[in-house]
Amino acid sequence: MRQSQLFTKTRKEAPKDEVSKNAELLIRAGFIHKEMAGVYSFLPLGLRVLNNIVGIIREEMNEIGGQEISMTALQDKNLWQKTDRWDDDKMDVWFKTKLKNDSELGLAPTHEEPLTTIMKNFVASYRDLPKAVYQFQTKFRNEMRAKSGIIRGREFLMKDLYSFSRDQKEHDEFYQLAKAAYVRIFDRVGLGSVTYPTFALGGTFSKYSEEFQTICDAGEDIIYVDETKLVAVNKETLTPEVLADLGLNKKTLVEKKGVEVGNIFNLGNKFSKPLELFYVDDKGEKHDVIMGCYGIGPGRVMGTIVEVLSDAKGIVWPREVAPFEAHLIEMKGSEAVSAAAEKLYRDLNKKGITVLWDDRDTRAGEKFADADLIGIPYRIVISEKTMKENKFELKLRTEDEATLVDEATLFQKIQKTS
RNA sequence: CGGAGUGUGGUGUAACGGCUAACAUGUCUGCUUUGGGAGCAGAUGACUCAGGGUUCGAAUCCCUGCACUCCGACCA
Repeated sequence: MRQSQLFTKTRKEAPKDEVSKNAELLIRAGFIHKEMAGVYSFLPLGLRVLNNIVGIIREEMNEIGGQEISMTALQDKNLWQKTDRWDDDKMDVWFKTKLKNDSELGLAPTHEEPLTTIMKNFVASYRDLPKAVYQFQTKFRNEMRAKSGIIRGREFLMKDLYSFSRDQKEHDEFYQLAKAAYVRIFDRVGLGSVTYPTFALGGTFSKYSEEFQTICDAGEDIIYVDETKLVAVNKETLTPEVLADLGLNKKTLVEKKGVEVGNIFNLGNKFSKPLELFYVDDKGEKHDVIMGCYGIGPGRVMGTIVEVLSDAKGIVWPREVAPFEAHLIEMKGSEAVSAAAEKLYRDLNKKGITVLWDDRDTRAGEKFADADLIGIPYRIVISEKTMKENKFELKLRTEDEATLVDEATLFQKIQKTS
């Protein structure tokens, strides 16, 4: 798109009510807008990034057989009373509200109860299982304290997938599939090298749950990483027994701060039993469905990418999540420059490469500073100077030096590899 | 929820209890300039978070509320 048409602008100075790097940069670059503590709107550039992350997750969830749905935010009190999760003593993050007739409603902080209930309508026989169902949906959690910009909000998008299996063995198989999908997701969003599967408190139905923790100073969790085995243990569950159980040695573990970018829980029959989601096997016997849940917060992932990959000049987006793949900087000069910029813009678009075309009538310094702040991976400059040589200037956001290349080389370097 | 701090033009800051609340940036005009947030001139823009109190006089001191930030607790 033409940058002159973009309604957002960049800011030179960081907002005073944000300290976290992700919120500071994302606000300065015009990706997000803060409504209140822990509540952010996504502006055009920010929404493009969020949608890219969502797209990656969706592809990987579909790949393992996930079926996408969309559930409601408004929740029926009676449903949650069945699992004893309505009382504020039991679930302290509820936002509750009321109908005109005074009956209570809640804004969903998670969706095990409603989905389990939906599945009751369709699961009866062992022939109906296994199944995996997921959604991208806004969660509401009345956190005591919002912090770290978009990493810990009170209203946030979440991908939550739930698996429904006949027995533990079948569940375990799917679990491994889902875990592998998570590894691919974090690789694709550019966090793979700093993200570790991490053992954490398990809850009622398994010894451990598994988190995906990205090493990052903005992290809220303390984890202990084994850098050769590429696994970690959350501090909350670090005991001699656990270490022995996992075959880890305290001496080889390194303490780090981590952001929990994803998690996987074994739910067993925690929800299927009270909500009566069962099936009949081939011998006519009834069994509780074995469930698992698998969460990733796309907004939190976005914030974490900014925390981990940005530099002094601004954000550095990995290509797959970047709002645009190329930032075409047109140095305002003759009509010929504009015409050449427009031609390149069209040619790149034809090849399926998304381009932000800086056609604004501003000075070079401002364009470059904005380009660095916004963080699009490929920067292409076209000016009188480059045109004289019949070339384009290409610079990667991750590099300091630009190179002059001809058109064929430009397209070759910028084409999608996968 | 406990503790600490902060609320001043769109943004970032300044102002001893005392002139018409200052500066930078942004925005708008004009001129000039055109490869790393240029220069000059002019203009625009704030009931100093809200409500109360002290005082001859409050952005400034006190109280209450609200909001935001940080530390802690909490985080299926």
